[in-house]
Amino acid sequence: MTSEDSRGAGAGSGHSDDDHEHGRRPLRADARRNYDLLVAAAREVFAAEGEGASMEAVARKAGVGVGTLYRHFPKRIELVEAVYTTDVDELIQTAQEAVATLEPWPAVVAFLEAFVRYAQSKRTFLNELREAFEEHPDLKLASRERIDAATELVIRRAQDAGVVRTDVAGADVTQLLGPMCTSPTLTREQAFRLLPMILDGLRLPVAPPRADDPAR
Amino acid sequence: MTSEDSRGAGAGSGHSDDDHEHGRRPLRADARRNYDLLVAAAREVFAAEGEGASMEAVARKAGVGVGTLYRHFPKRIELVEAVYTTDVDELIQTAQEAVATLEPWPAVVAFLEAFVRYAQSKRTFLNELREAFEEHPDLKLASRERIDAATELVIRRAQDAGVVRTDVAGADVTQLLGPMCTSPTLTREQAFRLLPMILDGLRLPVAPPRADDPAR
DNA sequence: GTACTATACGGAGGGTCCCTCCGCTTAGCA
DNA sequence: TGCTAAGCGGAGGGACCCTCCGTATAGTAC
Repeated sequence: MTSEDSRGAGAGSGHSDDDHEHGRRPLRADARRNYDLLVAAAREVFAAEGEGASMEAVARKAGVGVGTLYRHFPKRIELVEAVYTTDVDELIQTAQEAVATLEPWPAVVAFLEAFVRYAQSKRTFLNELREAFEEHPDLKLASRERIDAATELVIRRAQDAGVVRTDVAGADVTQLLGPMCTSPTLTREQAFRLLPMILDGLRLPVAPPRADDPAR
Repeated sequence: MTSEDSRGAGAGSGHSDDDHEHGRRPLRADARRNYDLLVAAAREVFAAEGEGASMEAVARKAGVGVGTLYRHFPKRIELVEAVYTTDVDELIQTAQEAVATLEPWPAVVAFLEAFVRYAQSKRTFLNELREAFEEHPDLKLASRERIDAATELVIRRAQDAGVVRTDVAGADVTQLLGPMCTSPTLTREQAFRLLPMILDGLRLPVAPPRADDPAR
């Protein structure tokens, strides 16, 4: 299995290289360089041309051949994920901060608002994710799971505090908000008209038990 | 082919042919026949191959050349619309029946449930619509407008009756439900877990004005 | 410094799909 | 029976995706 790995204190300097290798031997220097060039190029090209930007365009921008691009990222979606990991990081951090600094319900509000803002500015990304799932319905994607986990964190806490209904999960909420925000015809105003409605649907009134409550 | 069939009293009978011509002269008989063949073929091919079915495949199935296909339907989305008009008809009829036979709020519930069921069985269709809007953001599509109108009919009535919040419109609701249902990762259960939540968010409690209501 | 080899590079090329263009066919009419 | 506008069809150009394999080189051993 070639995992002798041997020497090299090596390439490690400063680069969080474990996002690319799951324990296999370190990349050769030129490969490492091209990897970074490709991610940077992809970021620019996706931002500039959006959606349909071709793999050729990314390779050209990076100054490498398509072969090299495909060796590093056999599926288009892998390139996309590499481009957006840091953005996902930010979103997750938002969730953690909300949980750390706000009461359960305000944390939900703050996080979902952040999510909608995020989703709207990263439409390209979410769209690519959607297309990837369209092709491989049972795909497992790290970014997807990380986003779900962040939402779950916020929602679950609010459920435990009794302020959010318990018949939906965090993943359900992203499943609602994500596609909504990705719709090409959704306007910014529409999104922020719908969000309060969704929040209202999500919230469990801190209901003073009514006298006629059948459950009591 | 060989289905010469001769002219006979012929093709015209019972065909709502004005969906294809906006006042221009009637189609020649062969063109009319091919139009129908194409729609039928497209329906089958879309059902069988889903999403990505190629235009070539449709033409082949219909037994005509691609040139003929493109003359009748210059944009792919036009073919798609032609295939699904009758389905949209049914959805609209559902709305009308709901309005005619149910109280305002139950009508909303019934219609949105029907919508979700519809959207899930017609994922291909809604997806094609989405892609079309993706390319031509300011596209005007009859089916889209008809669906929005049907929703508006139901929602508006419930708003007038004071049982639905007035800060969202019918189009907002379809903008929420449509994309949600089209998501490749949404499960049937998830959809029906989310719907009650959305309904709750939509509904305006027949609230007895509270004493501490700041708006009063 | 030199030699060796696993690793990586790059782009030609095969496959698929979209859509257009234009010479040929035919329906409908007089 | 002939004429002509309307319609047909498929070859072919363009865009993209992805693979394959001959060539180049980083890293190592000596």
